[in-house]
Amino acid sequence: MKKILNDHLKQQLINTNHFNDLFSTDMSAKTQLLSVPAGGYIIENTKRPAYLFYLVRGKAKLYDAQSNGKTVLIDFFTPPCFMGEMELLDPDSDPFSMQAIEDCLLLALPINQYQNQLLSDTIFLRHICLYLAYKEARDVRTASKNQSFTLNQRLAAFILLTEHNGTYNEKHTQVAQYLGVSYRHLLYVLATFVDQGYLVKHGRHVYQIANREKLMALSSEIRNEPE
Amino acid sequence: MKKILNDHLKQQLINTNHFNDLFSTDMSAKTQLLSVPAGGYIIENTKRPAYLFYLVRGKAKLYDAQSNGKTVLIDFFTPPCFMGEMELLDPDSDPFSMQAIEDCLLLALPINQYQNQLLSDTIFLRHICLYLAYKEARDVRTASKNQSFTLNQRLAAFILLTEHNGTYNEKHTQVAQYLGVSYRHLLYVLATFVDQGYLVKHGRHVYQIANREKLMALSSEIRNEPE
DNA sequence: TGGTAAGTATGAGAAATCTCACACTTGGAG
DNA sequence: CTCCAAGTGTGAGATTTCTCATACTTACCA
Repeated sequence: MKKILNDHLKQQLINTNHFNDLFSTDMSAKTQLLSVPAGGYIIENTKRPAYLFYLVRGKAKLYDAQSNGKTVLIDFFTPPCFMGEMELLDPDSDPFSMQAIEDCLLLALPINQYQNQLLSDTIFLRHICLYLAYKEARDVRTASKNQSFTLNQRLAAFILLTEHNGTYNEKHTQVAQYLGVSYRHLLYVLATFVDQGYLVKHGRHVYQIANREKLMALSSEIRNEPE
Repeated sequence: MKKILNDHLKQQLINTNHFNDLFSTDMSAKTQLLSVPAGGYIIENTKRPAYLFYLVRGKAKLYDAQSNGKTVLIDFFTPPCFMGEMELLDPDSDPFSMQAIEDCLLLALPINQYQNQLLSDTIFLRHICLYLAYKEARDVRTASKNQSFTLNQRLAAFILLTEHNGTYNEKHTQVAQYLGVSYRHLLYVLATFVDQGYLVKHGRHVYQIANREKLMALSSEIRNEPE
């Protein structure tokens, strides 16, 4: 996690993402611009984050650290979205891990300095409420819909979601769990993708996207609202 | 939807559900106690609800009314939980339907009178935020887990969730959609439940629970956290 | 009063997915 | 250096679920 000291870029990102509309007062001066490289941690396991984040560029994934030491994929985040709002709202909530998939740019507000101010800012609280309410509504609808798609389609969407520079590189065991299918079947479908030339395997872990159009076609039905 | 003029009961429900803790001022006098019979509508399609509800007894289900006239099952609610908070937060949000599965008791605050007050009450807003954040976290985890269960298990859980006085009586078409399986397969599994004596069919639409223990055993793995 | 749409119902074959069994690789921990 | 856990990889048969075809019933509308 690196601080970017480029006020022009910071101000530009604040403007294009209407960041100041989220608060009752201008928070520009108090906001830092942070960058996290692909693979880096935005929020580390068991460590309470020091900031409230607003993701403005990049992709990230959320893990849950189970008590038995295993980590489970929970969710994915794309801009614009809050991160760490749970920690801000409930200091007793269990911590989790947020890892960058691509290089991420984040607008960040130091929690310990501004927590009281934020929790007393009705404009901010209303925005968080709306954000959470819409996220919830979207997720519930998506979850129910997703069940009706075949692994072919969901995996295609998943690869496009987690891909970075044309490279897919997630742990099969975790993905199988996240997508709710057996490890065996995930490998099987992945193999058919290679067979059909959608992916090319490089070594043991890395897959290169070879036919993005086809993957998009497979996953397209998932996103679209048919009626 | 009937107003219950029983101040003693109202006060008791307010106390046991810590309703007043949700606000910065005592809302008891402004709160109404409403009841909706099983099958009745708490929020009707296309009609903006007049209240912010807090469900304290009963069960309810949420529908989405599609533009093509179809209705789709979205989610289920059990006490204690808010209802209509989306409408309170965003007057432009699309309306939906909330229908009682069992007789429901609701603490209700008239929106048009208290909207401004509620949206300026940071205690209330923080509670809504926490409620939404935890609901979201729970739903995302559950959704991912659910995929790995067989329809046997999910249907057993679903029947117990939507059952009313030992009677299961949901539309197969909607349930199939909600559970993400084909109509054919739902009917097939339902038939095996009857075969095995878990359910008894009464007429064309109604199923009676005949072996609740077995259904609970089937669904038990869904709720429990194994680790 | 007839027609049409939606819901219910069932059969049979096909496809998707799972379970189990086994083998190999890799990265730490001791 | 060795062992062990976790991850990867593959085969084969079993189970779950889907698709399609086909009927019958019910409610409602013209």
